[in-house]
Amino acid sequence: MPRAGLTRDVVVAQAARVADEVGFGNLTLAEVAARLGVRLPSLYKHVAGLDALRRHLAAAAGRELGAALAAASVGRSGVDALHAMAEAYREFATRRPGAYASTLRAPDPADAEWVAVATGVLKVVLDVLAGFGLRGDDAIDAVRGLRALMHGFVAIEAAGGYQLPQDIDRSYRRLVDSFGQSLLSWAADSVSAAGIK
Amino acid sequence: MPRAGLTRDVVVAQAARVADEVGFGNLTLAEVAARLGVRLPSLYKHVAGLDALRRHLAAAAGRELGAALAAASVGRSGVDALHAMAEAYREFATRRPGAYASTLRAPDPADAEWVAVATGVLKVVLDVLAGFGLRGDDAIDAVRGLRALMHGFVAIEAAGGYQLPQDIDRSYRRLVDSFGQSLLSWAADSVSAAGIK
DNA sequence: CTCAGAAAGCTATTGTCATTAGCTTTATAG
DNA sequence: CTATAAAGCTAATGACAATAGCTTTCTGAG
Repeated sequence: MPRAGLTRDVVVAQAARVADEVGFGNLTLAEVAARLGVRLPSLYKHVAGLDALRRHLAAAAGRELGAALAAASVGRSGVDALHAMAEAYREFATRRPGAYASTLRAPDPADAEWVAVATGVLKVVLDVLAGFGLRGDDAIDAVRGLRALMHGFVAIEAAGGYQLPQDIDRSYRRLVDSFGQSLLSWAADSVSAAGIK
Repeated sequence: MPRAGLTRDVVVAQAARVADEVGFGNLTLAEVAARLGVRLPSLYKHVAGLDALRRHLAAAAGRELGAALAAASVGRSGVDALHAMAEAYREFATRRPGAYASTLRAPDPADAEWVAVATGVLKVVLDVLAGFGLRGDDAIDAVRGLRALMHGFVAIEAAGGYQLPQDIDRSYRRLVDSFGQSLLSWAADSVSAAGIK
């Protein structure tokens, strides 16, 4: 009985592939074990169970997502950076549906690894939005709105919700653009309000 | 052994309660049967299995959602109707998390009941957006964007994604308002473009 | 080079759940 | 009153997750 040479990372990476193929909700230890050429209980030497595997997958996927967003927006700013990041976000969600879905689970504040990853992703988004000159509540609302728009769009798209024949890429770009225009006007209002003071 | 007096509707209604309590993803026939005081296989006299139960739940929840949106927006128009509908949407998702989650599954084009429900909900939204005078691609983009914004927001909220202490209600209202302003400007552009022709 | 112990992987077992088959009892139509 | 369809049941099967405890492999200290 030769060793399979598993590590936690190998198991999580295989889980990501399974999730991408069959959906995050249909991820099973049985399928992961089968693909690794190993019996199901052997996985418990590397992960504490199905739920733990899901959490590790979420962390790994979050890191990937953050890296993709950062790579897309580096060297750009303002509306340009916003579009690049939004495009990378949707591309990741489309290309890695299982990994993407894993990132949506309620973050456990006790899980330090996950908190670090989530903070990292948030930072990338905040950096992009910083170029719009938003402060305080404006910045918070902008992050919340951008995440809602991007996630909502890709989630509905993944669920097969956009049935009409109109070009989906075009709709997405336009919505992101419109959101960017809103941010510009928020920033302008904020400046003029400060000036009035 | 007295009869339990089940019907499909009773089973689906109980399933909705279970889903709201434990989450749509954790809905089981076993729990539904237990609450109805019946053995698990008995449910098969009324629904064809877990997957069929999920579909029936989706249809019932979709009807409820459509009715809630229609009730909220009746007698209003424009930005006013938009706010009322968005508020009702989020209220439904918050109050009935399991039922709401069930509506997101990909609609099976072969399921006539489901298609009818989905069409009904879409009609309500289109009616609200009609007040903005949008046509063609503008109208399509508006529906897609509104659904993305509302769903994305409530999904992230439900997943515990909005950790910061800032008022979430306020953020939501502001984002909806901002989206409404975008729609107004789309309509204005469209009118002026038509005028230029 | 050797061997002790930690780590990896295994078999066996239990428990939950979905599903199907086929039985019994209840209700009801005629 | 009775034939029958429907409601609910028990029993059995199969997929998974999880735990216990065994065996084998690797590694590193002497």
